[in-house]
Order: sequence, then C-alpha cells, then structure tokens
Amino acid sequence: MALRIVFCGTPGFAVPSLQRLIAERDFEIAGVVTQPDRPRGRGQEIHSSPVKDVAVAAGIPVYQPVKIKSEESYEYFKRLAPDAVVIIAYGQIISQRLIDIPRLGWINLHASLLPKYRGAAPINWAILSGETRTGLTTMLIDAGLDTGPTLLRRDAAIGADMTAPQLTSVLSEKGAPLVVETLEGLNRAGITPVPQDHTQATFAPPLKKEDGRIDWSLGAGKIYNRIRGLRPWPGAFTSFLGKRCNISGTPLPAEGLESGLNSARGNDRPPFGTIVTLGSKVVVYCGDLTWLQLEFVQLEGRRRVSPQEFVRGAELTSGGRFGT
RNA sequence: CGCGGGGUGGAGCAGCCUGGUAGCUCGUCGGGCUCAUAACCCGGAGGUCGUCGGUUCAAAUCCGACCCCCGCAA
Repeated sequence: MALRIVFCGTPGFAVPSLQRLIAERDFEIAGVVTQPDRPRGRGQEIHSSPVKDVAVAAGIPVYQPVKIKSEESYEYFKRLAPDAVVIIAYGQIISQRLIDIPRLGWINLHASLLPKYRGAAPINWAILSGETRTGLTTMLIDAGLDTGPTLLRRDAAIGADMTAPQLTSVLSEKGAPLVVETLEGLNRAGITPVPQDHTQATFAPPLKKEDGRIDWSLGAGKIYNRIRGLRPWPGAFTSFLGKRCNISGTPLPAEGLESGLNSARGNDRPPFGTIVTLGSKVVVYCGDLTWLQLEFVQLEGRRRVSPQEFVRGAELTSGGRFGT
C-alpha cells in the first residue's frame, strides 16, 4: 500500500524531492500545495512556482491558498486525508490544527544541521557566516519555526568558492533520497524523533535588500563570503558616483598584497573602496589591509562588463572608489 | 499599462538638455625607442551614431513608433 502524500513547497529547492516522490512507486501524491501565482520580474508578469510547474507537468492537482491558515485549506487537508505531508520551503507557517491531520505528521527537509540556522535562508547564512560545513535535516514540523524533533541528517561540505545557488542545487539533490528514507523509516517506526537542543539554536532570517550592500571596511574574505552567500538575491552591490553597482570579485591572493599596497602609495592608506589597477587586474581596497580582485561590474542600466572595461569607461583618473 | 537607465569605429564610455567639424580610454595596423615591460613616443585604418518615419536650411542631438539590452521591484 503506497503512502498517501500531500506535498507543500515552492522554490526550486523543493523540486528534486517532489520529483523523486512522484517517481517512487511507494508513494501516491494526492496533491501539491504551493504559493499563489504572483506578478514578478520586469513587466510584472504572472509567474508560477517551480513546484507548481513540476506538479502540473505530472498531472497532479495543485492547490494555492493565499493563507494556509484558513478554514478552506483545513477542509482541503481533511478531504485529501494524507498519511504524511512533506513540506519543503513552502513559505507559510503551519498551525497545529493542520499538523494534527496526517498520521505520520508533517515532514520537513531543512537545509542546515538543526538547531543551527533555523529560518528561511539557512544556505545563504551558512555561506555568509563563512561556514565550511553544513548539511540537511529532516524533522517533524511543530508549531514553532524549525523547532520540531529531528529525524535524519546528512553532512555536506561548503566549497571555498561555492555560491548559494550552487550549494542549493547540491543540497536539494542530496535531500531527495533523504526525504524518501525518512518517510519509509517513519512508516515502519524505524526512526525515533530526537528533540532539538534549543540552547544551541541559531537563526537564518530572510535576507533583506540592504544585506547586499558591501561594507568595504570588512576584510576581503568576509566580503567574498557575502558575494557568494547573497546570490542570486539580493546580490552584492555598492554604489559608484551615485549609481547602483552590482559587483563580484574574489580576495586577492596573498602574493599580490605587497605590490597592491605599493601602488596604493606606500603607507598612505587609501579610503576603503578605492579602485586600483594592478597590471591586468582591477582590485578594491578593503579592511584589514586586504584587496578584492574584481570579477565583473554592472552599473544600473548597463550591461555587465569586465573590470578592465569598466575602468576604461569610468575615467578613474582621480582615485575612483566604490561607495560614492 | 509597476518604476527607471541604456543602444555612438572591434571593446568600454563622453557628446544629446542649449541642433551646425565624430571626442576619450583601450584594442588593431605601421614606424620608433628600450637589457627589459600588459611601459613610452610618432603615424594610420576603422563609425549607415539600434530601426523606421517626422520637424528643420541643417538631426547622434528635437518629436513619434518599433526592436534589443539592463537596474529596481516581486
């Protein structure tokens, strides 16, 4: 007898798990719940969620409540009567009334080693914080925010150059089999839920636009963590002559430091954010006597260009700098 | 009709408001200089100024339409 599942999820992170559940014969996906279609992007065109697209393609009925905490959605779950609900990056808080419906509970896949990085943006905050390891945890949803007892977990390394979308992709793929394993384990009562140690909890709140603004007084390594962790949104940006400027870069290797400092006029420390050309490289002065080597620059309204091209057009003769 | 910026030799930009000689940095070609260099000096080639139409004696510049690119937003 196949387990009857309702799947709740929204972004691409949830897609591999959904696809896996659809493909496995042991599960019957009774319905998919996702966020309503909303106007997005330039032109404000209506877009559907990645999870919805997959569900529709698979012929699974989709339910998109504006508020899942409503009488109507309560009736929805009652009617579908799932054995378990799998919820991955859905985007709304679940009330106890709903949690109580399925026999096996609501199983969540979270992209961190709980209780670390509870919240909406665990992947971003892990990279932002300079972590070298993170992981995945499956847990039983309770009334709190990522506070329920944990079921299974998997470690994962964060490569030194890894960006948030890359790590998201890796973890979402690794997560799919973990979800299956968790469901099967729960069904045969082969997994014992383990309460979280709430004293060890840390939080990964939703990112804000301003989180992307670069503080050039930070060291290049920390700035690089932000560049990696803030993709694809809000991205790392600064300002240049009053215009928004999206940039990317990597810390200048140590052997470049000496010549970099020299060309910045010896002991006279330039202001943070000063742009200097070093041979074919274009570097920016950061805190802790470090330099960030630019990878690309994109001024608002302009195409993304190489740092060399940016410098040619920007006329940096008088010691141009970011943050102006 | 969500808001906004942009399309100018091969690249990145200025010029547009206040119509009248195509500008800057770089590349490229030729020559020179140097032990040497992503250095420097001299000279040259290369542009239907996104497309179509309008106004004007005259349009990169003003007006209209369209195509393409991008930032914000979500």
